[in-house]
Amino acid sequence: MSAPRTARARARAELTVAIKDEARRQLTETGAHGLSLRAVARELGMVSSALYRYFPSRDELLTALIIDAYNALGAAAERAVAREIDACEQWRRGCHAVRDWARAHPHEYSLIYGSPIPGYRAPQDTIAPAGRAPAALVGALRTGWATGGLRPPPSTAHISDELREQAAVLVRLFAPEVPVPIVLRALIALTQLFGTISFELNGQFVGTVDPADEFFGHAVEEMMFFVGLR
Amino acid sequence: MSAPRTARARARAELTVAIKDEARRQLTETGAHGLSLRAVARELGMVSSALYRYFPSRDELLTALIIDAYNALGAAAERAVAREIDACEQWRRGCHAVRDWARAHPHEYSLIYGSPIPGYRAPQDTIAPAGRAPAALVGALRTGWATGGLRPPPSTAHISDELREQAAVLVRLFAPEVPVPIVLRALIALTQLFGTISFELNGQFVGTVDPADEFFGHAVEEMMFFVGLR
DNA sequence: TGTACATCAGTGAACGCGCGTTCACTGATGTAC
DNA sequence: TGTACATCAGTGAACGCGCGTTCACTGATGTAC
Repeated sequence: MSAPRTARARARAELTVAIKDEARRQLTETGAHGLSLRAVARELGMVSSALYRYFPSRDELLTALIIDAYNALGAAAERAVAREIDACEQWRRGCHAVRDWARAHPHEYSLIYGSPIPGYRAPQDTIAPAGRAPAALVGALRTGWATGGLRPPPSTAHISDELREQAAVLVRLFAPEVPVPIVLRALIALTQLFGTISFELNGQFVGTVDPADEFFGHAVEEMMFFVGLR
Repeated sequence: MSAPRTARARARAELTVAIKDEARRQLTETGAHGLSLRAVARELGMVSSALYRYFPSRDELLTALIIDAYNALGAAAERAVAREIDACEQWRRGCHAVRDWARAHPHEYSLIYGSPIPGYRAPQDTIAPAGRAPAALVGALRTGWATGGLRPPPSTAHISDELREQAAVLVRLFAPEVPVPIVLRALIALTQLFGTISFELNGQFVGTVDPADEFFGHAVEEMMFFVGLR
């Protein structure tokens, strides 16, 4: 992201952003599958073939949008967590930040957490950005463990050797000090978090807990308790 | 579903099924958005316009597939629950049945729980079938409450008036005897269940708890505890 | 500072494709007398 | 039981559409001497 040296480089950087912005705008109308290079070009007053100077194919444009979305969500979560010192407050604000971002950018959210786009294969570059939001929340666990605000659950279902190994890898990467059972509960809480948000955005709550604000807040509190925060 | 009286009616019923079967088959290749009437007709050796004798539009075909999927998933869950008498066992087998069905029919699963199809608006007829699987699991709660196998959680996060009202509607419909806090915890467990399955099918676990069998089983046990079963 | 050349953004036409839906039609199946 | 008519499944051509990608090109911007 160094400053472009020439006018040409500056124009290129600006147009790259403009293309992604317009593509994002169109996601809200057509969904990921319907994203069309021609439509993006049309809207920008260019000829469709000109886009190929910026993205070698439609898939590469999609990849760029996906990476941007993961990063934007990750940054939102990180900001929310960084703003607090108390572990509970970090987790709580982090969860709400994820939901807020998802509601503000529903189509970008479903780009990354919705059903896979047929024929599209996510490249390796998406992996690191994809980990940011979960890592930010797990950061709250570390805070809690360090400050004593995180208590291990009184009892836990049996953990098989295979699961223990899988969890150990995660622990090593994201929360070296925290015991495996807690990290597993956090992973359960994370799937609950993303599950609720997906249900809400996909309209699965219509007729039940819709609007979902109260339910979401309640679920966060209950799962915090479940994880051992507080 | 009464027996068709004439050869023509029989042929019609059979072809309707054949069209849906072929459409389902194609879902696995193209996803919901890519489902094409022309391709379905082609594969069945018909001309594309002939399909309009069976489904007035592409959307109606999609709706039929969605309803079938909800019903198949619901039936699988109901069967699993009905096979057991113990409430814990009912819940456990029910959860596993939902996952098993999802893994056996991933594209039908993402048809009903994936991102909404742009431009498609689900009609009212999908609502009742959509409730079957959740209702089957909630049935386990009722069993537990009736037999004493379900204990209210020792403490629960605060429940706002609005949330209590929303939950009360659900309670009235699905589990009239069970206290609101437990039903809310069950709803949290359900979002966790579907969240995990979606993560698994969408490849979100790759690099963490993949394969997800052990994690899934563990999450079910932990959430059973959370709900108060056992 | 001025010039010659290389780089690169954007054009416009074209290729080849598939889609949903409509419509007038043929011919087989079903129904009523 | 046989016949006349109505119903309906399936045909084939057509309409009008949008898509991703390639390619030879023009003309502006940048670079090296």
